[in-house]
Amino acid sequence: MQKYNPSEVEKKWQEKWQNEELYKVDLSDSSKPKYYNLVMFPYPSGDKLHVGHWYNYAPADSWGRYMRMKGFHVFEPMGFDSFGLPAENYAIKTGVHPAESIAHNTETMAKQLSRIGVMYDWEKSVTTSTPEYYKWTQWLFLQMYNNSLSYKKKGLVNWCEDCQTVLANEQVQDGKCERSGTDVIQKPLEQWYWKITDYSQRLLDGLEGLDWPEKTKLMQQHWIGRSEGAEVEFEVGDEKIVVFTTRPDTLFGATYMVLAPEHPLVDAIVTGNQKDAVEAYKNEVAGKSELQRSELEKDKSGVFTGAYAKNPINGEDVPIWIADYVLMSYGTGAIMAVPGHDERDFAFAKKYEIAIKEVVKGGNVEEEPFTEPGEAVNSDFLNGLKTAEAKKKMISWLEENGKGKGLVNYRLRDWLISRQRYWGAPIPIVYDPEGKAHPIPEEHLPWLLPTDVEFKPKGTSPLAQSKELIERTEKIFGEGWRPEVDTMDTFVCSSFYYLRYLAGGSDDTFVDPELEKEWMPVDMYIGGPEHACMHLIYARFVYMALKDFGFVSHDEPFQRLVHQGLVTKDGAKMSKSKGNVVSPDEFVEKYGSDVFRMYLMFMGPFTDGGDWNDQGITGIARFVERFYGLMTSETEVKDEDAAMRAVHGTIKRVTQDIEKLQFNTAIAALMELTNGAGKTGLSLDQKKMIVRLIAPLAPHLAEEIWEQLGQKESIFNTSWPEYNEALTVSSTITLAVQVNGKLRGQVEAEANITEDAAIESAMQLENVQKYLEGKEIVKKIYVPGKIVGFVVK
RNA sequence: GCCGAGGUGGCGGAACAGGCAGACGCGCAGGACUUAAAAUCCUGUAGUAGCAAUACUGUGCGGGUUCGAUCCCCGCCCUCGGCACCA
Repeated sequence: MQKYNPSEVEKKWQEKWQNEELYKVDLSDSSKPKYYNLVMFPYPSGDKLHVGHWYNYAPADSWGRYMRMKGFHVFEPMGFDSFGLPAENYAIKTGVHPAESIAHNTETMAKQLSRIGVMYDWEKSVTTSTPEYYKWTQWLFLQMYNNSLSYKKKGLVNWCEDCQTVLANEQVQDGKCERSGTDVIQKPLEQWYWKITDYSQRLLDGLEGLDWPEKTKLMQQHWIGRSEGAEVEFEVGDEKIVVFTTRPDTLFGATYMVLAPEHPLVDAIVTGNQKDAVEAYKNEVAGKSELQRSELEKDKSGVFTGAYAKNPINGEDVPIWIADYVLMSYGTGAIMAVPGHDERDFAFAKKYEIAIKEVVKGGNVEEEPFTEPGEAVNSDFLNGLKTAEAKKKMISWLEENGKGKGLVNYRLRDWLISRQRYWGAPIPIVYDPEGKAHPIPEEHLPWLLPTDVEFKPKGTSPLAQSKELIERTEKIFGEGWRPEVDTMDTFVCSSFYYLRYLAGGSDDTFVDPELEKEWMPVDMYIGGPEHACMHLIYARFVYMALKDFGFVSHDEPFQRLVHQGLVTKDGAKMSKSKGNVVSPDEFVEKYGSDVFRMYLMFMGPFTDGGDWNDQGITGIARFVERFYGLMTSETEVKDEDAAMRAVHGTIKRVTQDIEKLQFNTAIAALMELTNGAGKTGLSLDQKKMIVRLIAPLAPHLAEEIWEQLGQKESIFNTSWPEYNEALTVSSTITLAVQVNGKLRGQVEAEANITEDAAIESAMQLENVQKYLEGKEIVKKIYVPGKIVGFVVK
């Protein structure tokens, strides 16, 4: 028996695959059904690939190989998401220009990825920081601009002091910066936004038809946050305050109003004697971060403005307060407060001794707020109506009397895409001498990122220092014209890369319309769950917008989505700063890529991840050695029927397990087969079926055995073995025999045994007799192939 | 606080759709080979009692439905992920 030499064999096949261009895909070939197998592209950091990368890419590749053998035309591209802070921070530290380090890193990373033995078609790769790519990032901006989905607005924005830039809402997690973990503060700045809110409903509706984890859909639903209700207008002298409410039925119970401290009407309505108190409160709130504000959640605070508004339904005067429990960023920044039927309003009203009025029957509003639906009371024409009915009737009244209307409100905010950083795609905008913004005509794209700047950010974009950029701007547009100096959020770059893979290798078209029609949507998209409310929502929005602009043809970009699990070390996420990053190198060198990849897949279900531990890797190494020995040595067929049944049973199990991405049990099935094959022996034809089963999981090993079995063509150009259902079960079965639900014995029988015969032979068992003796059998149970049961009294 | 997922041997994890809990692997114990070790192979391995046949207990905790529950129902506890004053 010859020994398996992984490093030699893997090198041999990787070279062969490359020389024969086995993984080069002709996108225009439609002789087979297409399958777009996509994995989220990585950031090309200077560090080596770690276990987490392998855990992500190797199984994703195994899936692609399986689909290829199933007869699909599989496209498996790979690229690099190379704009962004790590390269820029590295440049600040070392002085090396990001373009230089990125070029170096992408090259080494591609090499490391190839060591896994993945079937990427590198010819169609993209790198987002190259002018050939960001030209299209800028083109996308122009499309958004020309279609009124891009606008500039001044307002309070999220600011990360550590990253020295603004952040989108999605990039603030738990009040902290998603990247650096620094507390996010609010700053008033003028910034560029994309109108993702125009797509709120479509983003919500589209989820329904997607084969995505329910959890991810739910997270997006929650993020978009649809709520149905009404807008109601309250008059304050000559001014109007508009509020949004989901409970228009409680309008009769609105005993006060609250404006967010930042609300623009506050200064207009505040009365003389309350001015100082209001001003002091506003300053106090402005000094708090989002995090501090939410920490003080329990203890509500606020100040009376001295002004009163008129409740449109009954003409009563209601006092207007300001309080930071009302957020400027949601609804209209103002609420009608119904303390009898809302927890927050109740707590506030109790603290400041404001009247509480019951308008829905069912609780005791003096003691606690009643927030459930119920029957309207003290509400004039609504009295006696159930909440749902009362809502409808109130909305009709508001609309008839011009005091408001039914309205759907969303939690989703527009996407802030400006960044005050160097290493990103420049926003293709210039300002005329009056300061008015103009889009840069498409012919000037790519609008190059200047190089004559200091990288270190000082709160304004580094691009502002570039002489070259200003000269360029004046030369093209005229004296006194100034360039926009902010760059775009890197999530813009990654919102369309899956389309650039389909550009047919051209830098002159955004995407080939024919190829887009054929290859989109992505059939399988694999990536981390952390992108649920960032990349995955942006990409859907951009794709939908592009459809409206006429550049793409489907409704959604990613048909099926799977999140790989997270691999931790000692329970913590691997990171350089924690120093717990595990490198695959020593394992790959010792055992080979196939063993390492299979070990990762054998750890547990792909979607679970787990804590890294190298203890079990020897088990896979042993298995590979035994498998190789078994397949490449002469074996005598001892039990033809048993061997055939074992092989067909294994084909079925492996096929079904891989379909569910449960590689762990697929490997277990192959181990069982290997363990049993010593007894039964295997024919050459049977071996050829088994090798194909392991091919997606251990591609080099499979190719090597395939060749040794006398095959000339790559195993990945052969088809997946089929099983014969009749042969997937053993010819004999073991029935468990239970008395009153307790296991009392076993019966060996032919698989086709009749119910009567099974019960008869079960009754003969000595141990069963013991429990039946002197008892009356009240029920006999037979579950074919599994159980014979007796119920006795 | 709200939403979601989960809790199974010493460890990673199996178990179609209510039907033999613990597949497969690691580890561990014993044995074979070896001067010895490593590697490899064989046997055993949830707990308790027993030489054994076997019996009892056992899938976070407490109840329930059922001939039979890791699986279904009710009430808790814990862990993880997300959202967090969303009107």
